[in-house]
Amino acid sequence: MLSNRELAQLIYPSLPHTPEEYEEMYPERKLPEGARVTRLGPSPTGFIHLGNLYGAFVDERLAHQSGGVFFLRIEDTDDKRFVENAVETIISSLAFFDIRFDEGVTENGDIGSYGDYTQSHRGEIYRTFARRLLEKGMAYPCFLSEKEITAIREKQEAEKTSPGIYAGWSKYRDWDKDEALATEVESRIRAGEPFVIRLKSRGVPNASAEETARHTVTDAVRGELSVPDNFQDVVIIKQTGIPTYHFAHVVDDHLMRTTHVIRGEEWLPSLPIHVELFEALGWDLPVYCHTAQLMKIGEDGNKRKLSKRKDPELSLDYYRSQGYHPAAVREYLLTILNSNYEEWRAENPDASSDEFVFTTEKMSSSGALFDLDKLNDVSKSTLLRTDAHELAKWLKAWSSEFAPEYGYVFEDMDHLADILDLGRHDARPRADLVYARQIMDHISYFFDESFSRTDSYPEEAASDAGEILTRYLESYDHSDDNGTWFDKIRQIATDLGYAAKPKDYKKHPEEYKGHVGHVSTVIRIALMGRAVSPDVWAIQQIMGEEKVRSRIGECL
RNA sequence: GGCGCAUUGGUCAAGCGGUUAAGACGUCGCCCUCUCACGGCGGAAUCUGGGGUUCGAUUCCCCAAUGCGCUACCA
Repeated sequence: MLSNRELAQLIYPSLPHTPEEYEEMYPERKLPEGARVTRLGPSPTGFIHLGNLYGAFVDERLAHQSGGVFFLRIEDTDDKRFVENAVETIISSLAFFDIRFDEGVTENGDIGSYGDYTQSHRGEIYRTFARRLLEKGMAYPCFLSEKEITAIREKQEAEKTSPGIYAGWSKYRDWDKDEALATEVESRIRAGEPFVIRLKSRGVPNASAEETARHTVTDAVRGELSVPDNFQDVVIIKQTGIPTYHFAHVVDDHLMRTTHVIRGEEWLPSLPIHVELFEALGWDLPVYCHTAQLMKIGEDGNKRKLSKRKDPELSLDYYRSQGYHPAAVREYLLTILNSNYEEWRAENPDASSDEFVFTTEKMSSSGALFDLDKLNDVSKSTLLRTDAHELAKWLKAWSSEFAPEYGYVFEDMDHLADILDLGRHDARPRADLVYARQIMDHISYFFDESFSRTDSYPEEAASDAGEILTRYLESYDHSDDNGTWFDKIRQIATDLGYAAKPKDYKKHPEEYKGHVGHVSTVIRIALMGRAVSPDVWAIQQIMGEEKVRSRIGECL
C-alpha cells in the first residue's frame, strides 16, 4: 500500500523548494522591538467601501506608529470573482485616502522581499506546504463530487448533526486503512481525475461544549478568545490547485511574517480552522484583531444592515465623487475607530492625525452605524484647517475628474482661494465648507456662469426693494470699510422706516416696516441671489466693484 | 436549524460594583450690535428584558429577546 510520502510524491511530483527553503527565503524580519507587521488583503472585486478603508486604517496605523511594515497583498484565490482593473482601482483608491504601503503590489509591480504578493502567483508555495501536510498524514485527497457532498449534507440535516465533511463522512479520509481504496485513489490520481485536498482534522466531531478542547487566542480588540477545536476537514487546495482563503492566510501570513492580522469579525467563526492549520504546520499564531463591521440603515425600515457590496453610498467612489476631502474621511473614520480620538483632537487641533496614538483596546467590538451628519460635521472642521490655496488645488483636481462642468471656477486660482477663505480667519471662523459639490453650490454666486436669483425679497421689504437698491447704489463706495458700509445700510433702513436694530423691531413691531436685516436681505438677494450668505461687505470686496454695481443695476 | 459575536439617549460613545450615568453629532429653545455659519448658554433624550451573586448592580454570572455574522472547492 501507498505510504503518505508516496501519495504526496504522486500528487506533487516536482516542486522546486522544500518548506525549509521557504523558511530561509523569508526569514524573520529584523525590526525594532514591538514593531508590527500588518497587511491588507483585498480580493479584487473592484469594489471598496468605507468598511474596507476603516480596516485599512487600523493596519496602517498599527504598523507605522510602531515602526513596522504594512503591505498590500492581493487575495485573488477566487477565480470566479475577478474583476478587470480591480487591482488598479484598489491601489488608487487607497492612495487617494493616503493609505501608504511599505511593501506589496503597486502599479509598477511588487516592492519588498517577502513576495510574490499576489496569491494567484504563489501556487508552488501553497503546494509545497500542502505536500508537507500530505506527507505527515495531516491531509488527504478527496474525490467527493458536488452531488455526493449534497447528499451528505441532506443526510446530516435529516440526522440533525453538524453539516460538513469530517471524520466519518468522507471515505477518502481513511484511504490508508483500506487496501482497495488506496489502490483506487492511486489510479484516479494517475488518471488525472480532479480532487481537492482536505485537512485531516484531529478534532473530535460534535463534542459537547465541555468536552471540546479549547485554545486561547489573543485578540487585540476582544481580549483572550476561547477557541474550540476545529473538526472540519476543510478544503485547503481546491480542484483548480488554488488554495482556499484559510490555507492561503496561514501560509502567507506566516511566510510574510505578519504579526497582526486585522480582519472583520465575520472571520471569527473560522478561527478554529486557522488555529488548527497553524498548529499542523508547526507555526506560531499571529495576534488577531477582529474588528466590528461598519453598518448602515437598511432601505426597508430602521433596521441595521451590514454594508452590502452594492450600497452605492457606502462605496469609496461615492465619497470621492461627492468631493469629500480624504483628510475628512480619515478624520471621521478615526473618530469611530478610537473613542478617545475626538477628545485628543480637541486638545490638539492642529496636529496631524498621525500623531494620535491609536490602540486596538479602544476599538469598539460592536458595529457602528455610519453617520453622515457626523461625517459632515467632521469634514467642516477638517476643511477649516486646510489652507485655502491647497483647498483650491484639491477642488480643481476633483473637478477635472468628477465634475468638469465647473471648469470656469478654476480660471483664477487666487480669486478662488480668496473666495474659499471668506470669513475663515475671523476670530470665530466660519465652518461651512463640507464637500466639493456642496462648496460648488455654496460659492456659485461668485460666477456669472452659475449665478441665479432663487430667493425672493422678504415680505417686510419687498415693496421698497427698488428704493433700497437705488439708494444703495447711489451711496456705494467700494473703498468703505465694513463699519462705514454698514452705517450706510442703517441710514437707508431708518430713512425708509425700518428699525436700525432687530431688537427694536421685535419690541415695537408696530412702529416699523421691518428692520435692518430685511433691508440687507434685499441687497443680499440682488447680489447673491439668495437670502443666506457670508458677510456682504466681505463678499463685495472679493467680487469687485464692477460686478457689485452691475448685479445691483440688474434689479432696478 | 446549529454555532459565533454584539446589546448605554435618534447616532457614535465614556463607564470597568456605590457617579446628579461624561462628551460629540443630531434635535429643540435662548443669546451673540444684518441673514446664515461659527461661538456661548440651556433643554429633551439612554443602561433590551428576566433571573441570580452582592449590603449595593449599567458594570459580574445565567437565561431570553433582538441585531449582525458564519454554516462553500467565496473571501
